[in-house]
Amino acid sequence: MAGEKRKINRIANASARQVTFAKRRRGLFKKAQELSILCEADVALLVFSSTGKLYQYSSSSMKTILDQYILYSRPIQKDGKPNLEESHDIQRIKQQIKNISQNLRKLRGKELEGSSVQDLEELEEQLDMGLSSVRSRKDEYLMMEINELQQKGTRILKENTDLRRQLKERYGLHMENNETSGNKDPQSSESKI
Amino acid sequence: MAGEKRKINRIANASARQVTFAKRRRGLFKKAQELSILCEADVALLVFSSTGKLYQYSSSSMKTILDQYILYSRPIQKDGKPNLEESHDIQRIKQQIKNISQNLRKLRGKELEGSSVQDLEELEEQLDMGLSSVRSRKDEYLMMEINELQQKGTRILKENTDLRRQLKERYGLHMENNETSGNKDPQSSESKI
DNA sequence: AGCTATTCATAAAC
DNA sequence: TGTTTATGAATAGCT
Repeated sequence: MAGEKRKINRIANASARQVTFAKRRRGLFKKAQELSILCEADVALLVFSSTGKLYQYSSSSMKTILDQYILYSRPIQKDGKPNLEESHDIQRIKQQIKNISQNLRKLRGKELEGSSVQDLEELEEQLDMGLSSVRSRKDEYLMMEINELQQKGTRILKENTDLRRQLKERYGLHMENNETSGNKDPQSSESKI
Repeated sequence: MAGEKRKINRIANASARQVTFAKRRRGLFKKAQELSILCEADVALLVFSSTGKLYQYSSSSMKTILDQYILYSRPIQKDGKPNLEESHDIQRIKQQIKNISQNLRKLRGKELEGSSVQDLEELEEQLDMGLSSVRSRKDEYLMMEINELQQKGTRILKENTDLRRQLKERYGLHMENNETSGNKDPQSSESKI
């Protein structure tokens, strides 16, 4: 009895959602594999459950495919400064925060007795979604940005150190450094991918 | 007549393969989207055709999901650094988020008609406070981290550049660099996605 | 690119 | 969680 047309909306019941997730996930992975075999395609599939658990499939190595994607999607970037604050994702997250705040204001402004239960539930849902979104996306995103910056810093720092070492070894000179700053900083221990 | 059992093997005929690729690819993407909506999952799907063309789907931003994957698949930090995630402020903020979520659950579980206006307003207030707190503290904190890292990176990069210049000016040499030279090629950084 | 006959996927119930 | 089953969906082979 799988009858009745499927409406594609978030499944309300949590356990039903979990069951469907397991079933459809398997189906999706199977189809991904079939596509890759039948048509000689390279396929990478990442699925994060709502609880944050990762499921993945890749027809070859995940890293290889992601590298390929990076190459493909990042053709040219000439200047060294991607400008983090202006990035698309940050903009989106800011918008989300704005929306949430707006809804909060709406909620406060409204006379609660006058609101229908449905109205309240909608607002509540929006809040919840927004919060989840902020939590899962923004946190991860910002953390990732921080990691990237740390890694980048580490790389540059290492190069810097190498340059100093070369200078010293070759010419026995000690360079006057402009400010050294944080280069001994033990904290910048690399964080790998 | 779609009859006859499907043998999952590379389709020999090239044009048939192409047709099947188009059809199944659409089906796969559709199912990926359905999964993400029905089950609130985050899904990223990359498909490279045998000719190298890229097709992609992601339930949210591709970058976000790949970042999440990288974070997820990254081994646990080994170094002794306190690690941003573990810092005091972040811990506190996480606790706040937890409290907010708890209240949301409470709000949802409660029969709204049964709640007094005061109850609702209290919850609302908590949400607002919590959110403000998250926004004002966490955002600022993380942005500050990012800014610091950017400044630090810029400083080191400048120092690096100065070192190169000094080398060249004094000795007219061109250094062979042992690796990276990430500043000439911003995208060569393997860490970036 | 459309059209069916058929297999496949899967929602609900157990 | 696994199995069953009725039904809608996907799609292989044609056109």
